[in-house]
Amino acid sequence: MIKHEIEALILGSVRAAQHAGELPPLPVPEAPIERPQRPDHGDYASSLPLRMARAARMSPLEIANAIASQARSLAESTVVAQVEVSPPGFINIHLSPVWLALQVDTIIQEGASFGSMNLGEGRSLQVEFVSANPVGPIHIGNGRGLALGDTLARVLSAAGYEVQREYLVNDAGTQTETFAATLYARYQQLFGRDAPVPEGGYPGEYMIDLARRLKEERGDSLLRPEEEAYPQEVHDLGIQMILDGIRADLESIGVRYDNWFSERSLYAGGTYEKAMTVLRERGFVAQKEGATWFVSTAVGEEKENVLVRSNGAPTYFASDIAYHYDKFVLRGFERVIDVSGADHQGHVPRMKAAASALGIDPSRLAIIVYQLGTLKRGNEVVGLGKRTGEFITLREVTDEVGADAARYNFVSRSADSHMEFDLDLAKRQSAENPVYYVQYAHARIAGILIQAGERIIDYSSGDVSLLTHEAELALIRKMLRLPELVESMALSLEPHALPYYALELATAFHDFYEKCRVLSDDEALSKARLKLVSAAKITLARALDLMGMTAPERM
RNA sequence: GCCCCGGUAGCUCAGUUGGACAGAGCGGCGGUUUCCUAAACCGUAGGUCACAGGUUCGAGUCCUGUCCGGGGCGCCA
Repeated sequence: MIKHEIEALILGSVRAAQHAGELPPLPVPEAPIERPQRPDHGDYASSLPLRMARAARMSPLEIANAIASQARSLAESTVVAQVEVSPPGFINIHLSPVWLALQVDTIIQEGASFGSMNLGEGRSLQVEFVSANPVGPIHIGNGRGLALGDTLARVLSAAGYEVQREYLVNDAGTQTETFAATLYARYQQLFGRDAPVPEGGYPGEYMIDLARRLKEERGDSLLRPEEEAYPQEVHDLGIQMILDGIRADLESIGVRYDNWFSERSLYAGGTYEKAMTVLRERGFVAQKEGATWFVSTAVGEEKENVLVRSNGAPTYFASDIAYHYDKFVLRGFERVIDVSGADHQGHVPRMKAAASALGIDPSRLAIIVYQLGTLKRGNEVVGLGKRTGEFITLREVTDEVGADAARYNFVSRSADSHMEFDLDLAKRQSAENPVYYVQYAHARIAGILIQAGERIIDYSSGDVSLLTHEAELALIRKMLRLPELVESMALSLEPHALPYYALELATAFHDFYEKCRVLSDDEALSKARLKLVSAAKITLARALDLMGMTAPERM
């Protein structure tokens, strides 16, 4: 990656200057290079001189000159065109236009793998996201987690990790019991019984639909005497129906999991007992007030938390500890990323503490918490988070604005932002939407390539060194940023830069398209530009694919 | 009361581990089409970066406090 080469060049130049006695032998600060905002500041810039000035007891300009002159002699002139010093002490590096043009061939050669790298070195990594309780359809709040988790998985996979997407099915907790009780109440109502929806149950309409389906499929066979609780079958069938619905919801936004993990299996398979035993043996468990507690002060947690309730039922926390024991110890993932909504925020520190208590380095566990925000439709504003009777389902959104627009909008906000998703806006704007702007660039390119195919132009021999127009070089520069972006997203676990990048790439293409005609009488130039355009197509398609979006051939 | 997150253009949001004149999309205003898709392009207006201090060569970015909003706070998940 060119960025790393320039980084190495700057660091090498600092070292050379130190060897030559032009700079004192001080440690070099982090982050040697950055991307300047203004194009006339070059492709890369370094502010090291400014940051080293104090310790070196030299003026920033002196330092900059020392480093720059070393860089000029170290740099390959075919790659770096110019190294200049700019007050008050920046070093600006301009890449050679010829080198830039040649990268078009490289991109075409890499094809669909352009942007991939081996940062992860094939290490196993799991992304678990959404894992909504199987008590209702996927709602809009989950949609954000879906887009975030799936994009993260795609980015990390591109960065060289062996990625698995997992959905934890909470089929063992209190909530599914409440769900089953609600379902059974609705079911009984269909047979004329006066069975109220239980306290804290699920008042949504969909529960009545589920009950109807239950009646259609099983008749009255699930009815029990008035005073009795629901039969296990109601619980299991209900969850099964919900899960089928969830799978279909996920399909509507193009998310597919590699593994569906049953919480119940933690108990049936003995994992839960094993994890608790480990905690106990390591001295993190105590009995108090009739319950079993996780004593976490030893691993830096301030509060203690209940593992097993006084009624003998394990808490979600205990279950999650067993679950992570399974992930790290039994299944051996080197890294695990959990994506969850801000309503789980309080769960983060104690889960980290629990990992430590299990002897797992907590840095192997990343928990990404996204803020919930609101959804706006007309004048109605709905919270994205709360479990309420009335909510907007993911399906409503994907039906209205489409999977691509939904994903683009979800991914384009940082996880920390309290996003406002304006449904009407997303629909109304659809023609002027950035989503279509980006996809249109891809379709435009496809159109050009189709015409080239009809004219039977073979551009494989095109000479990319003919690409010297400023708009051509700007487009190439933008394409070369993709690998850097994948790398930084894989490190920061923040994929929201992707939509912005796709937009900039599309802008660079549209600008080129206006200024440079691809298919013209100049045959050599046409071939060169066909190469450029097909490289741009590769890059755009990759950017879209990383977001799980389609790259249409025509619009 | 304590903890987490946010407050940047009319709206929705970026701002690359402190760097050069604070950006984008949408919306507003004004233009561009005999020519590979006008779902495009060009121009223009719009800012006390919530507020007050502090740290330093330099702060939207780091620290302290205040205000406003969202979320959470030992036997829900």
